[in-house]
Amino acid sequence: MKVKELATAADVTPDTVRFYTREGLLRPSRNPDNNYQYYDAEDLRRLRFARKARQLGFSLPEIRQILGQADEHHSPCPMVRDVFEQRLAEVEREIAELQQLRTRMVSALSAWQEMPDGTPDGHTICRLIEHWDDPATCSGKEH
Amino acid sequence: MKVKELATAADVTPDTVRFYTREGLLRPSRNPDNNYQYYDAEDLRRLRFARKARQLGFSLPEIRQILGQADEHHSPCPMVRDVFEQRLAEVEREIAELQQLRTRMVSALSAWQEMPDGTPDGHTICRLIEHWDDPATCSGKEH
DNA sequence: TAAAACCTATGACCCACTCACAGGTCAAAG
DNA sequence: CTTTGACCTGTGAGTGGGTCATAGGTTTTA
Repeated sequence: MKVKELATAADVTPDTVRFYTREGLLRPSRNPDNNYQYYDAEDLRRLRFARKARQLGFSLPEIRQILGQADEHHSPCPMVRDVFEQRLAEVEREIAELQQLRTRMVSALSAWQEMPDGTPDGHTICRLIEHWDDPATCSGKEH
Repeated sequence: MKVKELATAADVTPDTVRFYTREGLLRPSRNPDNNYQYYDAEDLRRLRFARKARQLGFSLPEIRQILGQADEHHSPCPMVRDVFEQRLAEVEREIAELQQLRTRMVSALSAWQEMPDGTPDGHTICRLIEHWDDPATCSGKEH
């Protein structure tokens, strides 16, 4: 298979196939005549695997590591379980953060309903933002 | 004020001050003797404004635009209200996406409890991932 | 006078692609 | 046989919002 055929088979763009190849996730053979890359069924398996793993939240370095384990005939499953639980915790943290942001935004919006627009006077830029009290000022940094 | 003084006053790192200066959000004067940058109370106001706006979800280009409006003595408030509502919608979309991901992850985890680890055999890499059915395959792309 | 703490500019790095550019190759149609 | 169009190649830049490193120059403190 050439690049576009593989891309179509895995429902990604040819750019993604080339990118994954550069990143070492796929190992096509080369035709010395025209320097084209040719992929086989194993590459398709790897690509599909990589896409599923991405949807589950794995990063490319993690996927590369998983594939590397499999290449050496070690079961990657324990690592998969491990990394996955960390990722889940991270996702839950991100959700909590965004919900906090959303709360801040909604409360700002409702406070703004009663505030008139002002013209910058050298002391204020936009009261809407400057006179907004951050409810999370005391919370720690994250990520 | 020099870089670090301003940074301390606004509770950011000196790197951030320098970065915002490069980005044109702050306009310090220069001492021609040593090429140091000196900031005034107006810069501190701008920096604090920028940080509050960032916490509310505004991007740096948006903040630059708001500051630019204020510099020309136009009220940036209508723009602020406008951009803000779009950002809120975006945040809500991101939350929904992450919650969908979380749902996928949780269901995968519970399905995995009954699955044994396997060794790669040339046909599978990791059953956990390969035998997982994506519940969102039919939904459209986003962002 | 020497060390510590500050300042400068520039560029790489993070993430996972995506897009653009310039040029080479190949199939089918005229 | 030639043209057209679809494909292929590698490289490099762009996304966002900083952060960190490098290699130097300056100022303050002991």
